[in-house]
Amino acid sequence: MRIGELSRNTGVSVPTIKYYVREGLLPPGELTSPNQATYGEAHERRLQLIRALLDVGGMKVAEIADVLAALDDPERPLHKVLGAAADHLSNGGVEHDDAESAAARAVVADLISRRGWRTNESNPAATDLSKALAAMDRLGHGAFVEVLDDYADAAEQVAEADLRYVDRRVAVEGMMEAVVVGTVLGEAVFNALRRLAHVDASAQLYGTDGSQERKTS
Amino acid sequence: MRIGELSRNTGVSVPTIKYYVREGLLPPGELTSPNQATYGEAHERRLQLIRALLDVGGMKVAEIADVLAALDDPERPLHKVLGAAADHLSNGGVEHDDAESAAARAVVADLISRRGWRTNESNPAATDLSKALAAMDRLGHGAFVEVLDDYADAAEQVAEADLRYVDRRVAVEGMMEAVVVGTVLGEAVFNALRRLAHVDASAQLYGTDGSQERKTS
DNA sequence: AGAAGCGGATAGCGGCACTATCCGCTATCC
DNA sequence: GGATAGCGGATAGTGCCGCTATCCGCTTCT
Repeated sequence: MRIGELSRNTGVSVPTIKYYVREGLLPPGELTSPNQATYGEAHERRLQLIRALLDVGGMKVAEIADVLAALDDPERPLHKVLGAAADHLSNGGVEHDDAESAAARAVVADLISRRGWRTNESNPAATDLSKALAAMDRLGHGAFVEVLDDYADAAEQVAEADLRYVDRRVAVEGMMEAVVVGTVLGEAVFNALRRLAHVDASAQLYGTDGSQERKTS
Repeated sequence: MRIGELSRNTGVSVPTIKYYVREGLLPPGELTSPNQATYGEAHERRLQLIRALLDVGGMKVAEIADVLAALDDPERPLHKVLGAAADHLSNGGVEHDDAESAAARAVVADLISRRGWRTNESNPAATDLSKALAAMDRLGHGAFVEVLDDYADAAEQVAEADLRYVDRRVAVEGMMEAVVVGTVLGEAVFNALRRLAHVDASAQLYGTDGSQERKTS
């Protein structure tokens, strides 16, 4: 397959494919002459993965490059790949160091120990959680912590479902990718489901119909 | 309070505050002379809200402007504000029209009717969900639908917790904001919890410790 | 032979969230 | 009452990001 066909099959423009190759997201095609190359099914799949992580998962190109490098490295242990993927879902940014942040960190530490989670507070997810809770506290929504355990229950269920799914595909060669896809796209799936459930729950409570008027911008 | 103090109190630079005013995120200060103005606590709170939606919620400035305009409009009914906020968590983009997308839409429609959710398929969240499932299908993870109901169960629980939280603060004037904050920041909270739970669940399964080595980029 | 397509390289674009600079004015300190 | 710091308002510029446009000389198809 040549680049034009690859482009047609995936809906990704030729210059964009070239760009992905330059950025190391996609391996170059196999050269048949000094300036001709062919691409295989692996390239097609890889392109689909890139577009999914980009469009659905909202990851950045550079982050995707990291994760794919980890995926391609056969020496990389599973939990490192997971770490690479999860890290990139983190929103980065800098943490305040005010009273609310300190309180939020304490809440998170308590939550982790209370639930017996085998992780520690240096986990980027824990930092993100602290930041979110601190922001809520600053906004006068400190009481949100009262529903944290409901959230954590649901999170555990989802995590178990994820693991069950990954574990089901015993083929080891696909497992790494399944973890990445499950983590990143699973997040998008859950967020969409949550918003759907919100509409229903609020309809139940406030008696509106669930239809969404589109804004006339 | 003058703009410098507002800046110091919130950690947002003076030019950035001016920028937010220009973009309509923040109302201008009250003029005491033709070119002097003072800001109150409302401005401080509003700035915190802006930063939270921006940094933690990952929203864009223009989207925040929309949501805040909806919040400020006393005529705007609750569910419209919710719609405005939820819409902006949508990833936008264009939907393919291939076999996987059609199948995904069918799965979503089925899910909605099976769970009796009072919403319809034109809801942007439903579109997002279809897109995510279609992407998974294209990647050979069509079997992910098998855990969709586990996800939906958890999503319902979270949505109920959200509603319970919002409903608890009977004060109507804060309710709108509570909905927005709960929807947007709640998403960040849940995603972080899910990643924490992942680490624990995979530790349980694969016997690694849960510590996260930081990448040495 | 001619046209279309290719690989590779470099430069440019549009969107976004700021940031820098300048202006004339004002509040404040001494 | 004069210096100085800060102010409101406006305009232009910056850095990053994900592409996109253009050009080159070469190959493949017809």
